[in-house]
Amino acid sequence: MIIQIIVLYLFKRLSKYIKILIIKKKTTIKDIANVLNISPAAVSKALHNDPRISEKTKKAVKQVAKNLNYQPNHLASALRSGKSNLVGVIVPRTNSNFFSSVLQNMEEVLNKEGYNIIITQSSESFKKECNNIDTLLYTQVDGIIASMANETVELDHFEKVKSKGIPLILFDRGENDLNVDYVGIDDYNSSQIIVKHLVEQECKRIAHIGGFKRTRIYNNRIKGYIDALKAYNLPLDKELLLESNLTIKDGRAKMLQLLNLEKRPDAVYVAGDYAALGALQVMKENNIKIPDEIALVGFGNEPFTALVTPSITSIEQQSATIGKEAALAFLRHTKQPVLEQKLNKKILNAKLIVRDSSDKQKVSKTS
Amino acid sequence: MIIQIIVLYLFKRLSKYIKILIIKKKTTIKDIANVLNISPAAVSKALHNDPRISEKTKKAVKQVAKNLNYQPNHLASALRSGKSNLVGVIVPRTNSNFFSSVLQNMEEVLNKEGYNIIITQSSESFKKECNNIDTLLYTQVDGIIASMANETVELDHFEKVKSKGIPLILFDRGENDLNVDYVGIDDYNSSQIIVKHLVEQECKRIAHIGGFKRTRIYNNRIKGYIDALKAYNLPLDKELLLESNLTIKDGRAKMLQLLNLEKRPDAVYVAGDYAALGALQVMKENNIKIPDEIALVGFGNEPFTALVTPSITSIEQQSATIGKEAALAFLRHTKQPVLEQKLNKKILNAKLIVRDSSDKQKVSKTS
DNA sequence: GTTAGTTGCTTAAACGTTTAACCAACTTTA
DNA sequence: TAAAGTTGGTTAAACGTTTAAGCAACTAAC
Repeated sequence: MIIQIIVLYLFKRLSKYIKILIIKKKTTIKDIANVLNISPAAVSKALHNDPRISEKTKKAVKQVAKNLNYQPNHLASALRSGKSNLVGVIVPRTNSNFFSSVLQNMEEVLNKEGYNIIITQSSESFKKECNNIDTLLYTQVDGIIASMANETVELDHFEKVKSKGIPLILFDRGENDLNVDYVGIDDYNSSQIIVKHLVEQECKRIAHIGGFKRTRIYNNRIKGYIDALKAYNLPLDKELLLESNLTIKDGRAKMLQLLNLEKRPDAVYVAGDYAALGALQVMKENNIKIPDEIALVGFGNEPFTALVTPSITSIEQQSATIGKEAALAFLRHTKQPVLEQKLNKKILNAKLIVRDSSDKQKVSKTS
Repeated sequence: MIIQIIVLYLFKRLSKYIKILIIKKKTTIKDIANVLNISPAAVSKALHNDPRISEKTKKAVKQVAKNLNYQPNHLASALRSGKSNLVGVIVPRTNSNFFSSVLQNMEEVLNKEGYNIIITQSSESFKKECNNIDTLLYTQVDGIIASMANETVELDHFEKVKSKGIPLILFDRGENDLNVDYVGIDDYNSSQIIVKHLVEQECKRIAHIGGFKRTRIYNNRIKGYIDALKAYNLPLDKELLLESNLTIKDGRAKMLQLLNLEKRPDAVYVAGDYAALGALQVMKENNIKIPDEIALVGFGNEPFTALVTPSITSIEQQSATIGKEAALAFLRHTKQPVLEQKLNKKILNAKLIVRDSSDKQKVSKTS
């Protein structure tokens, strides 16, 4: 028993040294310096191609670094220099084609400039979004690029980022009250394009299953819808404008609600593809002819919109451009002195991808 | 001109101080110490609830920290303590429901233990995977949890992680040669379940559109398919076993190939849902009755499998469990001394979700 | 009334870099 | 030939923590 305790104790005391024996101790700048008999500072400079170091020394340093399998310690350099070369990104979720594509393009641009990205997901939860921000600040990121959770209304956590002087860029889901850079598509105009398209398909009663009014993008889509109706002299029927959380399930519920109306719509514009899919299912279950009886348009151009039958007309959100532009917006901040910074809101034009669910000509032609 | 230069120079020299004036300087442990007239060390201990600090001091420290809006500097603490509390995750892509769900569950478990995760995507590219590893090592993560890119055959970059003594856990896409912890489903057995199901549906010529043979999971699925055929005394027809990259496009191509055979199969088991969807499209375009003429089974249980018509039978991969178990595997490494570590391969049972594309009873009943 | 133990701190070094300031030795320039 | 400039480094401090070791003051034990 006592022996056991002693052994355990010894093990604990010695484990540090045991580890060192087993695991190759990480090589530092100092090790390289020792090998070459120069100062660590010279090594640091050599690795950063400082002009005050001779080519000969630089070559030697780099060779030794390679031989010793040297890996710079990011923590140390970031601590000292005050730059972590890390950009934090907050997305509501990753399992959407839109965000996934935004992330990929963002990463590409930032990697080229030596930045790496840390992705966190808020899962559409306000609380998680706050946590994410804390995590990122704690990790000392050089900037934060975010798309707000649906739940988010209060903005204190974003203000906190701003007040620390850390560049903040919003994309897709932004907020006008927050005075920061923003990249997104023109939601208002997208609605107008959709309504125009539906009018051209000779639809007269166009319904809109919209998102939450308090979220800017959905609000803009609603406004665009209303104004477009006016522009085409179509009456705005209150029972044709519904608010939804835009899940498949709620899309089904809201579509059922529309089908139960005395005067059914002859077109439905849904502010999200998943909800549009739900609506599509309900219409098929009720043997509604799409698009002749009711035309359907979604939003987001998720891949499945092209895959279901009938394929769903939808709005392409320019994910690639948004990702790149958001990254560039961040880079601008790093390159300009703080004082000269001016705000930059970039609004891109969306593109309507017309598919079977709203293309009466094509359907009548092919069938 | 000269004045301009002078002004610019002055601005450059002074910008540091200007910044300090504009941006609230970050409060450090030292600031708190100054306020309370105690040492920084005492503050650090108070914040970590060290028993050698009085409750009174602790309370005071925490109050001041709050007032000054203190945010601990992760870089400094990680550098000093040698622990970054960061776990790096590498996924082939994020826009799949499987990986997205794995990530979410992984994050949940790790957050509870004070770890945060950094997500990187390899986009199925070997080169990017290597870069990702470098980035993560550079960021000094405490561990790496990865799912290998399809392209990956060489394993040096993973060996590098191991040799640094950093815990490495693989999930879903693993490799037997690499002696590390692994979590995944039983691919071999999944194939057997699928073949059994198809045999029960009275299929006699079961084709398999498989993934790349060199990737372990796909190889296991192929083996399971072959062995299951034997078990049911079905002949193995070489022209019914195809190798694919499992994209929608290739799914279409391979299905066409199968349809052009003299003796068509009466069932197709596709090793990935996207390719299965491609196959489904081709079958519908050729007016094949599903499942009566040809039954279809996919793999992965992507959400769209339930949404298309007919809905596609598929294998549920237990993403939630895989995410949690991978996280737990990492945590075990951190809690046990290096020497006691034993390898841990966790193979989970998959579940077949039977849907219309292979359920002959149901279809004949309902139609 | 000495010894031992506990409480509640302080001191100082360390983690691995970066960087401002300095310096010796050599080269130009006038 | 003295002053000025260039080259190729070195020295030492700093970034914000953590932590081992130390120490004063008080308490308990014999």
